[in-house]
Amino acid sequence: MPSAPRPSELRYGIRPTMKDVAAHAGVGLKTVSRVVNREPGVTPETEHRVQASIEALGFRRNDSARVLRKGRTASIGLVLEDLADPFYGPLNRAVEEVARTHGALLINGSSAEDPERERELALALCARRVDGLVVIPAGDDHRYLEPEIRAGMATVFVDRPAGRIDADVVLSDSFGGARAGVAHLIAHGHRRIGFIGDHPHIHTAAERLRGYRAAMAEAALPVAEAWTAPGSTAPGRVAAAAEAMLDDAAEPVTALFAGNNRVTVTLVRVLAARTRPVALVGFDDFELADLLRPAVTVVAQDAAALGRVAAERLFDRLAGARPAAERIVLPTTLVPRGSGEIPPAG
Amino acid sequence: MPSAPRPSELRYGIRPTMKDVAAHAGVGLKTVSRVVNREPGVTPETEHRVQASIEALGFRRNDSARVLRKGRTASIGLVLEDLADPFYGPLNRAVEEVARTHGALLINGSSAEDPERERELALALCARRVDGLVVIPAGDDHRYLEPEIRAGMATVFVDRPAGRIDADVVLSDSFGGARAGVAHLIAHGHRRIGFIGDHPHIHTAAERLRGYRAAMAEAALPVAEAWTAPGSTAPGRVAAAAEAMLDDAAEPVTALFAGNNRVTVTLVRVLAARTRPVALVGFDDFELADLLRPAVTVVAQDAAALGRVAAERLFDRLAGARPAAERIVLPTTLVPRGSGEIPPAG
DNA sequence: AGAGGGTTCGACAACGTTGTCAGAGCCGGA
DNA sequence: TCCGGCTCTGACAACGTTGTCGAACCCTCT
Repeated sequence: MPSAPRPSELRYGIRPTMKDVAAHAGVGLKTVSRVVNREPGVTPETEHRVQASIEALGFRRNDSARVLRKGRTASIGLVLEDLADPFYGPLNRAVEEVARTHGALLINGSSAEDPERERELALALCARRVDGLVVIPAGDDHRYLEPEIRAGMATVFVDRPAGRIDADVVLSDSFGGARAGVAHLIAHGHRRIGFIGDHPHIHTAAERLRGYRAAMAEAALPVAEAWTAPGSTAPGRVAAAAEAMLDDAAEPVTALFAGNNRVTVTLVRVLAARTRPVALVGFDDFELADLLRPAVTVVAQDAAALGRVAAERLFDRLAGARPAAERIVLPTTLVPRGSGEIPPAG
Repeated sequence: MPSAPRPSELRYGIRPTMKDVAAHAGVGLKTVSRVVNREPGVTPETEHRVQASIEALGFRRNDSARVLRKGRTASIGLVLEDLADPFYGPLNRAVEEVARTHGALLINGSSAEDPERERELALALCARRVDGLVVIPAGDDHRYLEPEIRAGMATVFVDRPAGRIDADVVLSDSFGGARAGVAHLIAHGHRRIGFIGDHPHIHTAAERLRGYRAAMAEAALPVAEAWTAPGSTAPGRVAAAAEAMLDDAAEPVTALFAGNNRVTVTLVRVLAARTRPVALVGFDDFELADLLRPAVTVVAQDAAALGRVAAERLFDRLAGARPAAERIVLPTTLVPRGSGEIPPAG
C-alpha cells in the first residue's frame, strides 16, 4: 500500500533497506533498485510510488553493499605527508577536483612523514578497495604495495619517487629548479653561496643539492665544505647552520639558497635579525612572500599541477590505459622578488 | 596442501578471497577469518599455515564486505569549505588525529562554499555509511540531514552553526574576539575605526560585526555608516572599501579591523602602498604575520582545537553518549604584534 | 572405561545490494 | 484465434565477510 510521506514513519536508529521500501510501496525489491539507479523499464506510476516510499522511510542506499556487489568503490585514496602543511592543501584539492569530475570521492590520510604509518594507511585504503591510490611517499621502500598493484590497484606517486618499485611518478624538477635558483644568485654577482636543505635521504632534497652543485660547477666556482648543510629542517638547526656560514672568518657566504619553504621562512627570520643584507632564494613559493621586506625570491613549484597531473594519470589507468610506468617531471618557475637580487656585500 | 610463499602464485588482476586462502591452506573459511582478525582459538600451527597462504596469495581482507556485515565502517566524514585554505589544513589534521586514536579513517571533501555541493557530499558520505559526520557548513539549511541523524548518523558542525536543525556546534568566539580586537584599538587611542568583513549572511561574519559594534558602544563611540563594509572578500572590493574609509574627507578612519584573514592580507597590501601609518587588527592568525613590517596584530582562533573538540564530541556520541545538542564556543586570543598598537595619526 | 569439560574447527546463514533470467501482461499481425 | 515480440516486473543467486552453533577431538578425573 503506497502512502504519502509521513514523518512518523521515519524511525530512530533504523536504516530502512530496499526490502523495506519495496514492502512499503508494494513492489518487488529489484524495482526499487531500478528506481534508485534510474534504470529504464519502470512505469512513471510505479516509479512515483517507489519515490514516495523512499522519502517516507528516509531510505538511503547502502554503498557498502553496492561496492561489494559491483567491485568498484568510486573513490580514490590519497596518502600525504601532512594535511596541515600549506604545500599539500592545493595538491589535495587538485586531486579532489579531478576525482570529482570522474564521480569519485577522495579518502585521504596523513603519514606524518612516518614510513610505517604511510604503509598502514596505504594498505588500509587498499582494504577499502579504493579504485586507485595517489601516494606522497614518506618511506623509500614501497615493495609492500606490489601485491596490491599486481591485483590491479592503480597507483601513482607524487612529489617524491617510489622506492624499489616500478610505478608512475609525478615530480617537480628539483634539480633544474635549484640549479636555476643558484645560477640566478651567481648572475647577481655572488661567488660564495650557502645551501641549507632537508635530509639528503629525501630524494627531492638530494636533487636540489645536486642542482646547487651543478650551478656552481657550471660557473666554475669552488664549493667549500662548510657551505652545504643538508639535515633537519628544525628551526634551531637551520638557524645555527646559517649563522655559521655567514660568520665564517675566512670565507663567509654572501647568499643563501634554501632547500624548501620551511627552511626559507627560518632563514628570513635569521636574516631579519642581522644588519648586513644577505641574498636569499628559496625553493618552493609561500603565501605572503611578496609582502616581506625584502620580498622573497623563490623557485616556485606548482603543487596543484602535481596533484592534477597525478590524478589524471590515475584515472587514465582506471579507464584502461596500460602505458609503462613513467616519470613525469613538471617545470619550476623562478620568481624574482627582491631577496635574490641583493648584490654581494663587501 | 600448505605451501611456502611463492611469488608465482600472485596472479594479475585477481583478488583472492578468504575462500581462496582457505582452500590453499587446507582449512575452513572461518578459520582464515579468525586468523585475519586475530581471534583466539586457533592453534599456532594452523595459524602459521594460514599466514603463509595469505602471504603466498597476496590476500587482503575486503573491508566492504566486512562493513556490510558489521554495520560499522570505522571511518568518519568531513565536509569542509576548501582544503586549499590554510585555515582548514590544521583543522582537518586535528580531526584526522582524533579519528586515528579511535582507529577510524577520515574521508573528506570540499564544498567550495556551495550549499548544493555540501549537500551532495554529506549525503554521499552518509551513503557510504561513515560512522559520523563533521560538517563545516557552506549553506544555512541543513534539514536535509534530518533523516540521517534520525537514522543514527552522529553529526557535529564546526566553525559555523548548523541551519534549521538541532545539532552539536563547535565555534570560535567571533563576537568576543572581534570585540576584544576593536577594544584593543580603542585602548590605543583610536576613535574612528573601520570594519571590513565577509557577507553578513555568514554567521561568523555577522557575529564579528556585532562584536565591533559592541566594543564601540561600550566606549561610547559613534559608528558612522561609512565605517562598516560587510560584503565580498574579493581583493578589489576590500581594497576599494578600505580606500574609501581612509580617504573620507570628513571622518577618515585611523584604524581598520579585518573580519577574516583574507581581508587582513588584502589590507596589508593596501596599507603598504600608503604613506600615513594606519593601525590594523585582523581576525584569525596567519603564517608569517609576525614577519611583516609592521607585524600584524591579530585575534587568533585555534583551528586545530576546533577540529579536535568537534571530533571528540563526535566520538563521544559514537561511544553512546546522548547529551542534548550543544553549542561549544572556544575562546580567541589577542596577539599584539605591532600593527594594532600604532597610534592614531593626525 | 566412561563421563565431563575444554579446545579447535567448519558449515551455514546473514548483511544489502545488483545482475540474470524468466514470467506476466499487452499489442499487433497473420 | 493464436503467435511473436515487446514492456514491465520480481525471484533468485552472488558479492566476501562475520556471527552462531554444533561437531570432533583431546585431556582429566572418577
